[in-house]
Amino acid sequence: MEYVYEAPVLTVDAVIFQLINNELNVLLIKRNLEPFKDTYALPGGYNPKGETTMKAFERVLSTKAGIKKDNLQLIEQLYTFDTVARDPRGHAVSIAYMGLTRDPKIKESSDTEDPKFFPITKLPKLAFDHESIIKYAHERLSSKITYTNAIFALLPKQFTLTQLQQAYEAVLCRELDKRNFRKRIMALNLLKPTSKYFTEGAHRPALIYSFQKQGLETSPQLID
Amino acid sequence: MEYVYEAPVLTVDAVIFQLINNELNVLLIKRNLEPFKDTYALPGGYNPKGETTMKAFERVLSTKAGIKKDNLQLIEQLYTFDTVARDPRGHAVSIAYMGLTRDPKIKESSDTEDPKFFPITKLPKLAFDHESIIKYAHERLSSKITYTNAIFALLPKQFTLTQLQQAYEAVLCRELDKRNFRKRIMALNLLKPTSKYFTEGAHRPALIYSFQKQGLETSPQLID
DNA sequence: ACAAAAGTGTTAAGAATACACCCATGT
DNA sequence: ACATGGGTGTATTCTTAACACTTTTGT
Repeated sequence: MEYVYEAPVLTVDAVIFQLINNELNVLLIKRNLEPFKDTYALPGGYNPKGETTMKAFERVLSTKAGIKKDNLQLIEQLYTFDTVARDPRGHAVSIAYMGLTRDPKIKESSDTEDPKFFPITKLPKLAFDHESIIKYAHERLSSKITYTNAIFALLPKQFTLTQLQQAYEAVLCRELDKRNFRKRIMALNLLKPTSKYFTEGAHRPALIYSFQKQGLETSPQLID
Repeated sequence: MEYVYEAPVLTVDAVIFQLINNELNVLLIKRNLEPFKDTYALPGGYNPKGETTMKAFERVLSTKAGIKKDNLQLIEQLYTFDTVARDPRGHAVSIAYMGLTRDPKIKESSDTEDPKFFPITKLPKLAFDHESIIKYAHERLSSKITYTNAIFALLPKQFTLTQLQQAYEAVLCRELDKRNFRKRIMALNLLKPTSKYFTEGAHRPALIYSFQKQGLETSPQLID
């Protein structure tokens, strides 16, 4: 085994989700380099020696999209893809991470590449296999919110039950029964009611809740 | 971004499971190099440029443990770990794969490092973070067999319902009710009965079954 | 005849689903 | 007073879990 070892190119790709107008959106940039120049793609970049994959993810996200890691409430590694013909230098390996945010400040900088959020139902044509990576991330997220409180990462710290339900519906892409949803979510004891109400429009104000804990918790079968 | 790019060392680690005497076993080798010389570890090795991670996994498994990929009925990528202080050359990234086998021929060769199967309940002290990687793999496998037919990869092509149940029990590390198990498994239509019986010992012979399909299938909630 | 594993149904409890009206507010 | 979304309970169906005896064979 002790020949001269040369490692493949290592990259990271970022799938950043956010809720906008009760729709799940994903962050894309427009590539300014070949291949796939001017095509939309997930933010991604090289992972050099000495930098952990997580740090590379954070750096790439910051430089390419102007989003800092403090704006991500949850980060999860998804999968590692062998990418052929991605990099002009040949075979490359790419680690995909998913990040959830509730309201990122996209800071323009010299190095950003026109970062924008797109509803997952209306994606433009994408570079590489990024469409399938997004699909994979979406499935992971859908399943994750059914057995954890991961949805907290997409919501403000305080929210009404209707907002919570809409967040679930946006991720799962289907409607949920209001009474059954509330019954279940309350039975899990993940939420705590505040004493505040959210008044908006000509109707009864909604009680505001927050999560008991901010971190990720696993609970027995939230939604099925 | 166009500084001189140098990639981290990339390695693959293999978690190979097999059933022996109704116990789930995992393949380990004894390391013949520092660090952790003479300590048991998962088979692993370098992934050079130009080789896909899957190919590297197959090659490493073959050279370090003498197991060929044809002996693996199912392969699944698990997770990618940043490994600090693993490689004398510094920061390394390691991709863990899981492989399931029903009866591997471990072929001794000059390069193998004393490969042996150990029951997961009786593991020796392990190098690096390999104990947690095995735990992760075990959890993935446990969950996988509850919503797919992945268990086929650990069983011979033909088997009795008792053998099937024992395989589930070995992976899940808990006992299952015979009548409920059979009811459920039969309801899924994954199995087809042969017309043969397995006679062994002084008792009623058991009908032999096989899976309808050899490949991986997802089915709605097999076991809970 | 006996020992040993194969095979087989029913009942009770719990979970999921479907569903409709009153409440509090702004205009 | 009316329009709007907030908030609540029950009945039914389906799923899961618990449980014991008969069958077939070898010795």
